[in-house]
Amino acid sequence: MREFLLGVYTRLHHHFGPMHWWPGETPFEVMVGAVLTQQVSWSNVEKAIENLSRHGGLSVAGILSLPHEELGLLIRPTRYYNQKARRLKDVCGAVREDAADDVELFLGQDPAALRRRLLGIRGIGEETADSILLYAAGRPVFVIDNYTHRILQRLGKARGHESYDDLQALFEFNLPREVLLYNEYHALLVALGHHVCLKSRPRCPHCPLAAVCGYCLQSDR
DNA sequence: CACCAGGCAAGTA
DNA sequence: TACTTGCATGGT
Repeated sequence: MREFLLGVYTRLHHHFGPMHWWPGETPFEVMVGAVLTQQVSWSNVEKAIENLSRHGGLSVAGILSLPHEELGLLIRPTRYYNQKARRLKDVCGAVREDAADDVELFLGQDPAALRRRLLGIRGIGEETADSILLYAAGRPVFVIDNYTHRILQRLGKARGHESYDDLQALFEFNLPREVLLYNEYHALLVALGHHVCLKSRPRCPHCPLAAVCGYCLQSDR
């Protein structure tokens, strides 16, 4: 399994090259993006972040001082904007409570404690928490998402009933515990999820990545 | 027009 | 535990 996972990574990296994730400027922006990108394409998140930056909304104090209505308007492109407005405020509230608005201090706490803290916030699930741990706090935590699960199924390494923890353990147990590797690997799996032929199924002969995935990913969700 | 995007929580049986 | 539903925009 160890060689298999490394082999998939090697082929993906050769095809796509470095992904340069996370596409955010500061750790705080990464945290905001992690919440906003839930079930939304990144292009929509970019619009929201641009709106936030033009209205002083890219800081803990900024978001906390924006009225809910106005914050919702700024992040409207990211869908579910009412829920997400509250989620952003709750995350910022945690940073204020734990670290007096100091994002670096907040992210610098013990990774296990930070993960528990984040999971305690409504709207922050495992993937969002781990994205923040890996891409904002720089901790070696493998991020699992829907694509990861579907791709593993196509590759015959999962059946569909596995839990988040099962899949995370599969990667973390079989790969060296390196932030850069985890960073690239998750980004590449997302890129594969986006690029693999989404039309014919279940097998797609035109897929340029057939050597990696072998199948089209469309037939289940 | 249909379909989908880097989830999550609350409700039901 | 496992399955449903609400949330509710913009690109192709």
